[in-house]
Amino acid sequence: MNKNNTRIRIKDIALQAGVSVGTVDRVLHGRSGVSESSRKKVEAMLQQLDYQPNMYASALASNKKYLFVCLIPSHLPDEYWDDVEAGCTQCVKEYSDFNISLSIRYYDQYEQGAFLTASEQLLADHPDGVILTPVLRSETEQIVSRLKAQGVPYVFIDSNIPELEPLAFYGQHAHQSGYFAARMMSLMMGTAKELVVFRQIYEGKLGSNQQMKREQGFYAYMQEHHPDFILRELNFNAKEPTQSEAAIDRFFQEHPDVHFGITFNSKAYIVGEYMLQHQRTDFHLMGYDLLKRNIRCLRERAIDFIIAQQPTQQGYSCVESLCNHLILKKDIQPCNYMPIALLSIENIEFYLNIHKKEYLQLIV
Amino acid sequence: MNKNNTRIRIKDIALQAGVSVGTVDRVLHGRSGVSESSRKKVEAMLQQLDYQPNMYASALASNKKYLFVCLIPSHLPDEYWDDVEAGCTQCVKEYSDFNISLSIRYYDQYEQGAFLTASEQLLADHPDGVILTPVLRSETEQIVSRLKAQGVPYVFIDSNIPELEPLAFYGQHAHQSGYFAARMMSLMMGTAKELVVFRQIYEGKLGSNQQMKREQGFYAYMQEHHPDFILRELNFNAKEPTQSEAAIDRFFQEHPDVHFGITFNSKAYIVGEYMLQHQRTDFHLMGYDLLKRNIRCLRERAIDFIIAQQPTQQGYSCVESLCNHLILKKDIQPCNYMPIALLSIENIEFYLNIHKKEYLQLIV
DNA sequence: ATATGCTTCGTGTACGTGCACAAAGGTACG
DNA sequence: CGTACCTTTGTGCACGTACACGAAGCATAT
Repeated sequence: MNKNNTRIRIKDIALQAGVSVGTVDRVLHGRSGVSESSRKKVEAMLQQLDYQPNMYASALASNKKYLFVCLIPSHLPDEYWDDVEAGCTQCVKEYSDFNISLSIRYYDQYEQGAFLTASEQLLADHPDGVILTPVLRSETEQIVSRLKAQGVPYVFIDSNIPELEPLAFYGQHAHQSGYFAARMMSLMMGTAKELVVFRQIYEGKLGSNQQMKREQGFYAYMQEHHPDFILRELNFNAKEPTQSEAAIDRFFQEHPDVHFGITFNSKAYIVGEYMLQHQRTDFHLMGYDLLKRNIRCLRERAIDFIIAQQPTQQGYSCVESLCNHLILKKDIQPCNYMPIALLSIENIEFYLNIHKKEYLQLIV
Repeated sequence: MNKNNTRIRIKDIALQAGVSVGTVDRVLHGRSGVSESSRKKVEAMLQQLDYQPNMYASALASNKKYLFVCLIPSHLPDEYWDDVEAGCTQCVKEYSDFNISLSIRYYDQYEQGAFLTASEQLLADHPDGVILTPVLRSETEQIVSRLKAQGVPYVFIDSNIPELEPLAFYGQHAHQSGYFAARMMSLMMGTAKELVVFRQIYEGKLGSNQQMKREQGFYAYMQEHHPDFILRELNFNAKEPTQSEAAIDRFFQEHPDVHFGITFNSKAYIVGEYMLQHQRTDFHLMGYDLLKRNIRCLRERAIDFIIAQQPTQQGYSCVESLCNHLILKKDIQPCNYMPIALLSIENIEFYLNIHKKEYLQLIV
């Protein structure tokens, strides 16, 4: 905007610099065929008039199509990745005037090599931008190096490997969220000193990196502030969900005085639903992620607090950052931690309101 | 998008319907001069091919300028309204390619009639969209009726009067946030049963509607869950901030056993800074809003929890909703409650990250 | 002097939509 | 049958930018 409240156009620059719009265009895009004297005149004018290109006109004129590919673990409905996906597709819809499209590729996160196979297919799509989760370091490194060679920007979602220099990262600071969870847990515990950590064990593995980091953050806080607390552990067999009830039964027979627990994965509902079924209201539970079953438990007071990591927002931001980078040429913040949101029955409606409109139950 | 992955244009509709683009254009804009038979053919094609106009091309072609006016209380730097303003201007910047501009008008919220005077000036600007806070019912009604008569959309920020039918409302559910605060307070209190509510009294008035609603929500929760609690009150004279310290001194002389307190306005730092100065670490405090002085208190552990209401986000959303309505012709959600975010020293950095980049202290 | 090659630059058309204007067709009236 | 007038329709230019094409200018070679 200049003093007349009208926007500076290429034409204005050309006029003031005494050249044609074509020359200004060449300077703007760093193309060859401009004399040193013209280039200097144009650059001076661009600076002086603070030219800001109209990106919408630009996108219209260039008439280029962009294909983004998102590579995420295959999942069932009402799981974490479902929300990530929803956020991505919503953003694509909102930016559809820019001729962008999104192809989502899935891989079995428990199958050796599935990630690499899916990556190959991804590369074959010749995408203009990529969204993926860097789960395994070496495998991610392989695909990232090829994307980098082709100049294709890639965004990391959920977890980050900064050394691989993604265009951007969107996810939660897992360690700190566990640390925060511990503070809330200790507040909730009052004078109690014993709690249980519920875990899902899959083929001897303790779950994703994110989950492990949360747990570490939790333990760190407890060690710093409450070294006298007794932290028990109950490991579920993730492959045999039907055995969970028996495992919980056994645990409480052994430890009847434990009234507080937390899960660092999104399956708090397993414990919550157990409590509902057994009509126990004396057990206080925390967990992660706004799955429908978790929300139900929260509403029925079988879960006290849920820590949300805004998966929908993450997905949306990932696609948006690719648009901003490729089309609107904006600068992108490389590291974007999501808020560590604490949800209880008292404030949850105002979080669902944002991205899950269908859930909204207005509190009047 | 059709099956060829190319977007349906007006030209495509015209071709398929056997008419010219001018006729399609007339149908799209509901203008006169179209025969019944043509209209039907075109409408059928629009439906069949699911035509979605390219709003960026549309905005480019119409070449219209939009003026938005925002009417908010005059304020000092580092106050709540400062963030609202920042959100508005940020959004204007991001949508600047649409030829929008924003004029912010201020009024003295403590001066009788100042709101109406400012409203008159606002109307004289002939704005295309308006953002304001409906503080006083009757005064707001006056200006809103004139805006409505002129067909100028208006958005309410911070608080809402649904009967006045704004295009949209962005703000927090004040009662529920107080209710939520009470739950957190009672968790924090453990076995204690006594707390103090700090207030700012200005010429006999207890502060804004929002503040009163928060307090009501707080009391409601306490009555439901902890009717045995003793809630004391300490009223500051808002006009004489220098007397605050003496007032706090007096209060604690009278009530040495009170270790918990809350403010429903944004001035928790008054109490927090008192505690820092007197090196008291045995008092636990809650408050509202991410003012710099509150953030400092939180970081130095003089405030335990702050409830944020995302003023920057509110301002941003207000401007965005006007753009979406006027320019992009999108449907607008009329009632938008902001998340009731609970911030502590453990998670605050990830909230500042979003809108107050300058604060960011990365936790690694 | 003409031809060739290179650099530098301006012009024209396109993107998808909005809108003004003109053209075409129809009806009514003298 | 011609004119006037209205309704309906098509055409063309504009918005700001991208890019292809060709023109102009100059130096060197023939």
